[in-house]
Amino acid sequence: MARPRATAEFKSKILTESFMAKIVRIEALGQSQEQTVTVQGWLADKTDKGKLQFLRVRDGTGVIQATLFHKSVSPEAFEAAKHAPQESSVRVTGQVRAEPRAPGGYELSVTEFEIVQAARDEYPITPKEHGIEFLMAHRHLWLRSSRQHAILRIRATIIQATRHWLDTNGFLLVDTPILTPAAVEGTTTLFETDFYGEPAFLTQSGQLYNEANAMAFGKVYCFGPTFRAEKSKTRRHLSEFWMVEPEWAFGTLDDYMNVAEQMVSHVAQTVLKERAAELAVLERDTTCLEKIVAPFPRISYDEAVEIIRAKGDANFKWGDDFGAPDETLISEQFDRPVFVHHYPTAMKAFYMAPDPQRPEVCLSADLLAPEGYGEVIGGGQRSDNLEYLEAQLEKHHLPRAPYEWYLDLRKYGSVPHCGFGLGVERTVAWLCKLDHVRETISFPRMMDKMYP
RNA sequence: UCCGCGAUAGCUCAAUCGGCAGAGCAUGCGGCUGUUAACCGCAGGGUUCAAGGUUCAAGUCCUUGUCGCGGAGCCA
Repeated sequence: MARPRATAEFKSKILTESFMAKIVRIEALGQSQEQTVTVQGWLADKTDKGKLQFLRVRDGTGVIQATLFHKSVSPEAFEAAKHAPQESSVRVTGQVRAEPRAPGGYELSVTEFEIVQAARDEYPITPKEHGIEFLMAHRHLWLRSSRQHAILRIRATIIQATRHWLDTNGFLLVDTPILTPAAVEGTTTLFETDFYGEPAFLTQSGQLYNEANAMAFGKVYCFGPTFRAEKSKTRRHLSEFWMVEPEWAFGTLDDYMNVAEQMVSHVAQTVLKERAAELAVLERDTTCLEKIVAPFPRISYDEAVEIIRAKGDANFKWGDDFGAPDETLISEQFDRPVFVHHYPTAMKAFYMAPDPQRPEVCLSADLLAPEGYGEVIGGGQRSDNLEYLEAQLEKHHLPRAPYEWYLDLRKYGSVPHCGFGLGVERTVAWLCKLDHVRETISFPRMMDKMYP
């Protein structure tokens, strides 16, 4: 018994000395200069110079160039590195040195190299160009690339900044259900599912439940996934996307626009400040982002129609919805996001409050992002009038029974209230200036696309 | 759902008028002590999306289908 035990202890000591240097994440390597540390990650890329190899190791927090000199590591380790395929998982130990020739400014002079797993097949995604179809089919691997890292880090910051702003401005997070008994707005296509034998639908908005929560808590927001079964194949549509929806009691159309522009400004400025490196990876022109500061210009639907008639479609009919080119045209008139308010009542959801002075338009507003990104926010003041909503349900051919609870909110202390929904993916696409929202979420769900 | 374009090596693409299936990258082997999407040499790699048709001959022309991309509508 004594001998094997001693052997185990001996092995353990060797491991401690040779492989178990302090494990450091790449983003923190600058604080370990001249120290010997271990980095755990994946072999992103490699350049073989004969008796010198450059390994670029990625650990999720960054990429570090590791140099292996033939004389500095064991012959076995050197040979193993030479034959390690791309994306093999590795553990490298070496001294951290400032090195101007290395990308990132730091380099690891390797003394120990260990392969956790040698990649078993040729890694499909090479440093060269690929088509979008191929990349989407390999989305699970594409996420390892620097561009996707930058986008998803910015997404995380956008979400964090949004929630932080709401949390510190009196809004309470009260999430709303994802399984719902009926269409919230009754217009768009919903994904149907089976709820104990009864039809149920994946939510397309937390809107109506938000109103109940606002009457209970004053200022609330929900943050969650939203589902639309529309057969839309465009650069701005996903079947599953995330939306943040603030809603508050005693709020008006103007209050909504004030809150939304403050929130969006905070988010944009936070990204600018905290994600400069990621914006640089994406080659984002940040002067456009610097301009995203409240107040935002506000124009009425009527004025927007005038712009379209003057600079685009001269025959644009009052009452029509804006198409993508129309939205682009309107947003091009301004260097920051623009609110378009007082849309025709007939165009908007049944619960929007009509303008008392002019009932053919309602107290709604959309926020159009610049650079052609279109509508990133939709919202407005909700009707607080029981009789009006009853009439609206009828007009929109919606059954009353599923909305009884919603009508109750107008019976027990009804107050003016407002809210809005911000599309997370569109906001990410805009702030990152991406061609398509499919890159703004780790695994996009699009029409007829569920793999991976 | 509608309109347009496309599908050839693992990837990105080429192939003239219908006449021998090609390149770069990737991969494998060899060389190189400062590479940055390295470089040099050698090698392997194809059901040309599917089914049918025209033809002496089809990657190429015709028909149908499948899938993808771009745009529109609808929306955040």
